[in-house]
Amino acid sequence: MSRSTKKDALLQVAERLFYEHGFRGVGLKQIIREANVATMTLYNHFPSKNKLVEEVLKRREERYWSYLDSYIERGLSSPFVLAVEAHCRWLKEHSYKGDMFLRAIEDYAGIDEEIENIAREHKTRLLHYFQQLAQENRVNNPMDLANQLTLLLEGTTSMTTLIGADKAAEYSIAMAKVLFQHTS
Amino acid sequence: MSRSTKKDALLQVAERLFYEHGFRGVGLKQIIREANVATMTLYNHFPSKNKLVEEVLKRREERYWSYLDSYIERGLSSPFVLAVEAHCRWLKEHSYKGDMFLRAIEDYAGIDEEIENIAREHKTRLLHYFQQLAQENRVNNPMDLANQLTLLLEGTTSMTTLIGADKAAEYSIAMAKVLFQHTS
DNA sequence: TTAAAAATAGAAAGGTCGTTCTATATAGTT
DNA sequence: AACTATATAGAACGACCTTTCTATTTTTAA
Repeated sequence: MSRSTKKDALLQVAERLFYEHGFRGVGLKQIIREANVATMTLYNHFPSKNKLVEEVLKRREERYWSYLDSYIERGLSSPFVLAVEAHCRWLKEHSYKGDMFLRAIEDYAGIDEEIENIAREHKTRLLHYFQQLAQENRVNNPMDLANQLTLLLEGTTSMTTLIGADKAAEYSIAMAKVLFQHTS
Repeated sequence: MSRSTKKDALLQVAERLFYEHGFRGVGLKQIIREANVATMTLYNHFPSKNKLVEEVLKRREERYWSYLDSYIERGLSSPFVLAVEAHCRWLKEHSYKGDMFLRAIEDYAGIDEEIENIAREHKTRLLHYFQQLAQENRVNNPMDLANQLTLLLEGTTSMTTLIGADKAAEYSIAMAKVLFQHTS
């Protein structure tokens, strides 16, 4: 098994476990065991647990955006509603239990600045995405709509933990339509 | 210093620290030190750390509802908007950094059933509150509105972590009004 | 005032954590 | 075939965790 597959296995297992049980809830021992890797192989690729967390977050962000992009470019309805739908599908498939980035902010604020920044950047990117979309569509107050849609997505993520992805998506999309209808 | 004040000090300090750094991020040693209490005093009142977590959650829930009730009964505008405003004020004053109950669900799901249940009950109570409010006000689909408002509040809580309580409240209340206007 | 109850400091047990170290084995390249 | 880079298992480290124990002091109430 080549170097890169070992590293990939570590990142994949770490992401799953961190998401499932939280960053502090998972020890390196468990990651190592489930990735079928030796301790020093992990430390060969990542200088510390926190650096592993960083790379997990970066990878997850990439996957999130490529997921969103590929969903949106194939869609027919309003780009706002599409983005909300795409996010809901992401939740259903990969994020049924809260948001990893928000979790990272809460866990590492005041502890590891680098991790906190990576997580916060993911959120500002979401805000910028909606803002740009609003500008392109000549919405009156792009910043307002962007913030409201981001708030909507954050709420959907939390609701998924409480009532499941399907119902959360239903309410979320209904709200997005009302909101969009009201501003356009 | 009487028995009950020691217990209160422990609960108060524990709530602050758990909220600030997460349940796993705070050790009993720190709680004991900041509450000016001996180790055995803590174990005299709480049989374990998890039981302490339980009581902290119960106390926080009581405070949340009495805060909401006292805010709402003095209000003049629509009870839905009032509830959202009250929640926003609670966020600004006591919950600027994510939601403790959601956090408890994520941290203790599959680990401590009792804690998970207490946290989940808090959320279903919120849903029932809105549902009853919707029924009293003869809304067409009470369950739908209740879920949408709960989603809105959850989103506001997350947004508070990202952009601060004031701006989050602004967007949240604007959305609540649109939503309410649309259903009534 | 005296007896019971509660709180005290601090050590100790038993565990897990992240990280480092050692010494051996495996793979890939020339 | 030999050399270099990587991966291996597993021990060891010091720090921290929750929980228990001990022995002493303080508070409460009859």
